[in-house]
Parts: sequence; structure tokens; C-alpha cells
Amino acid sequence: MVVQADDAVFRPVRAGNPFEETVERLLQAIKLGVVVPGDRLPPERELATRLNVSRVTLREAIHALTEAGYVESRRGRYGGTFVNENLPKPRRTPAKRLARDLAGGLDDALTLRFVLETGAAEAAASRTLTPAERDHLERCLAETSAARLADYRRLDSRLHLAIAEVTGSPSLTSAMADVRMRLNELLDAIPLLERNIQHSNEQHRAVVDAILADDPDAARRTMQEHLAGTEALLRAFLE
Amino acid sequence: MVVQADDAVFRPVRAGNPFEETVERLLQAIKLGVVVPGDRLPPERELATRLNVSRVTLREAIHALTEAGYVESRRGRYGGTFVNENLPKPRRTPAKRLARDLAGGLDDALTLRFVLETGAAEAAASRTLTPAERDHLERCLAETSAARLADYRRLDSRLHLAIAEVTGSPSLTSAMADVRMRLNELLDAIPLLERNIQHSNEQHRAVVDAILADDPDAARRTMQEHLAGTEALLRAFLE
DNA sequence: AGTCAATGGACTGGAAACAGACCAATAGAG
DNA sequence: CTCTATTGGTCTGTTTCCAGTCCATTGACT
Repeated sequence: MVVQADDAVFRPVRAGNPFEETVERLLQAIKLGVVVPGDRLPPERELATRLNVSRVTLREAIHALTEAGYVESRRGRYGGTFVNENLPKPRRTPAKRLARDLAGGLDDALTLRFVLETGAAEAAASRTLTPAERDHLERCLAETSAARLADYRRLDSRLHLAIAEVTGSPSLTSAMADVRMRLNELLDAIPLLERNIQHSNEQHRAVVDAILADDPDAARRTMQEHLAGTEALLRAFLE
Repeated sequence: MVVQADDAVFRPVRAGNPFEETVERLLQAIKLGVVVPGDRLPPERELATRLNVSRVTLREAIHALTEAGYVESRRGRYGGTFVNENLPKPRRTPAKRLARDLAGGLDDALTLRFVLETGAAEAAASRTLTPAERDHLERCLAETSAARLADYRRLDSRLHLAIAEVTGSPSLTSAMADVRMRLNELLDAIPLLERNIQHSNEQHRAVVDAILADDPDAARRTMQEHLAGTEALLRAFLE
């Protein structure tokens, strides 16, 4: 009885070599707004330890990102590796090509995202947040609302990630970060409209309010509506 | 503005070396009931490709599992690597020790599990399943109900995994497999009682019924109740 | 002006993982 | 009974990755 479910468990142990994985992870930090332009990355020695990668490998990854224009390094005390003020613009890959590449992966990613994000909103609202956490949420919300169009995707991701953070479950946060990276690639192929942003901001407000009000049902419902919007937008553009 | 959220994105790129990861993955297949005693694993060449690991590394992993008594290999055509009929009993590690090891990881795992499993149940009920999928669910349910005590954990995991499968999202299935492995280690420290199993089987029936009836709300709700039971049990034993 | 701690940069030897080719056994097909 | 396709078992050279060490630079503090 060897079922077809073994696809999930006999999947690749690792997506690429440590070098590629490291590059991807650093890009994740930048593209999801975990580190913003001007921020300093942790020192190489510390970062290498945290990523469980040798310093050599980490340095190669940083070098690649430097060449790609994402970061810059300065030596000496109080030096470090800094995120560039002007990030490279994501190449607008033709949507149809992307859709073909991701193939059935689109439904996969959308399903997982739905489960994780609605679940995170509900879980966040089910806890009583510390003042620091409440403040953090509000701050991320404000920054997203104030974001210029070019920065919107990054700060939007940052806000959603913040919601995952206040669930207190690091694994949940990681999972959301991963699935969001997969979807952002697609979203970058779609033009961002001013009125979409306004609508999005209103929904963000509603979700955060529900979380701060400790109302799990409302949090889940508002998040669900929010996601439905993006999903419809995505599907419309990819067909 | 380097926030504390970087924990999630600067987490280890890989948990261990390819060898360890491969062992872990094969154990996952066995302990979650994806392959049952008597089953043959895919041929080494194919499995190595799917796991994205060299054949040497895969063979070392298989060798380790052979020594541990999980599998046995036979050469020649129609040979292969087979799951043993009598699997090693999981060592009953003292619960308190485990709880200390997992530390805050318990809440982490429980939160993620809750989100994934309730979400999976809902997502599964939101689709119209193919006859094959419906049959698969029923079969897993029946096998779990009929399971002897020693096999229960494996077949229970298998059923929950089957629910994830019928969402059509491989990533969701993988995520559930991972978090379940983390929790099973804890569950193994808890004695399994006959009446707990009966109750569990009734709940399984309710969840599967809701999914087959295309009733997302009921699916989520019944799954939620089911999980609450195990969670309470776990927490009671670990404190 | 001098000091010094923290940080990036560079080098070396060793271990792990890989790719690929080849060998050995086995059981069904003819 | 023989053949042969399939599968596990073995070996070799190469590449990647790692751990550890030392060097070079910088800027705040004294």
C-alpha cells in the first residue's frame, strides 16, 4: 500500500545548496520588510551561527546580494552590512510565464496562505497581547498606511508577518514568511493600483482592530475578506 | 529598526546535515504511517532523486535505519528496501524531560498544529472530492478505527495526513507532517488509554463526515473539538 | 593623538556530499 | 535452464562546505 501521499514526505530534503538557501533567506528578510533600507544586518559571525551556515558560505551569499545591489558592507568597528536605500526593482516577469512556471503551485500556495493567515489572525486575537505587542502591531499598520507605492508590497508583508509574530508561534511566522515569498513573486507581476491600496488599508485596520479587541471570530472573518480580494485580483490577472 | 521578528527569518537554513535530514525524513514516512510494515520504499536511485540527495547519503541513512531495526533491504530484481513488520518501540522518555527540552516549543507546536489542522479540515470540506479521494478518506478512517493499540498513533497520524492530502495542497500536507512529528515525540511519552481511543474514533468519524458532506464550518468545528482533547491530555501530563 | 574593540576580509586543511561508473545478486520471463 | 532487467552494493575523483585562524580597517573613547 504505497499511496500517493508520499509526495509530501519524500519531497526534497533541501531546495538547493546552502549557498543558494542562504541567499534566498537574506532576500526574504529584505523583501518581506524584516530589515528595511538603512538597517544593519547582524554581524557575519552571529548571522552565520543563527543560519547554521559557515561564515564562508554566508559571505558568498552576501557578496552575491552586494553585486545584485541589495546591500553594502563597511569594515571596521560600527561597520557591518547595510540594506541599500535604493533597492533593485523587481523585474516584471510576464504574468503568463510565471503562471505557467508555478503551474498547480498557485492553488497550493493560495490554499496554504489562506489557512495560515486566517489561522494566525484568529490565534493572535485569542491571546491577550502585551502592550509592546499591541504597539508593534499599531506601528506596522501605520507604516503600511503611510507607505509610498514602491514600498507598499514590502510593508504590507511586514504587517502580515507582525500578525503572525503576535501569535507567539515562531514556526507559524516562518511558515507564513515562506508562503508569502512564493506569492510575492506572482504579485510583483501585477500592477498595483492606488484604489486597491486604499481598500487594503481599510481592511488592515479592521483586522488589527479585531485582534486588539480580542475578537477571534471577527479577526478570522475580516482577514478572510482581505485575502479574498488579493486572490481574486491574482486569479483575474493570471487567466 | 531591527525588530525581534528576524528570529523567524534568520532561523537555521537547515536543521542538520543532509544525512541527518534524510534519516529524519524516512522516519517520518514510517512513523506517520505513510509506509506501513511490509511496504517497499522506492528504489534508491529514485528516492535519492526525489529527496534531492546523493545516493551515497541516502544509503547511509537507510543503513542507519536498518541498524535501528526499522527496515531491511533485499538485492536483486523485485528486491528493495522494506519496512519491518515489527517496528522498534518508541522509548518512553520521561515526560518532564521532554517538556523541558521542548520548552516554549510546546506552545509553538500546538499553535501551529491547531491552525494547520483546523484549516485543513475546512479547506478539505470546501472542495468537492473525487470518488477516489472520498474512498481514500473512508479507508484511512476505517483502518484507524480497527487499529490495535500499538499501531494507533501511526494510523491516527495517517488519517490526519489524509485530510491534508485531500485539500490538494502538498505544502499544507508537508507542513502538517512536520508539526505532527514534533508532537508525536511528546505524545509517545503519554500512555494511551482504550477509552481515549474510542472517543477519538467518534470524533474522527464526525470530522470525515463533515468533509464528505462539504460542510466547512462543521469540519472546522469538529476538528477543533478533537484537537482540544489531545491538547488537554498533553498539557495535563506535562505539568 | 593614541588605543582598542568590533567588524569585514582572506587563507588553509579537513570533512562531507556528490556524480557517475561499475559490480553482484535475484527472480521472473521465455 | 538460460537470459535479462532491476535492484542493492561498492569504488573513485571532484566539489562544496566547514571550522578555525589570522589580517585589515574603522571610528568612538580616552
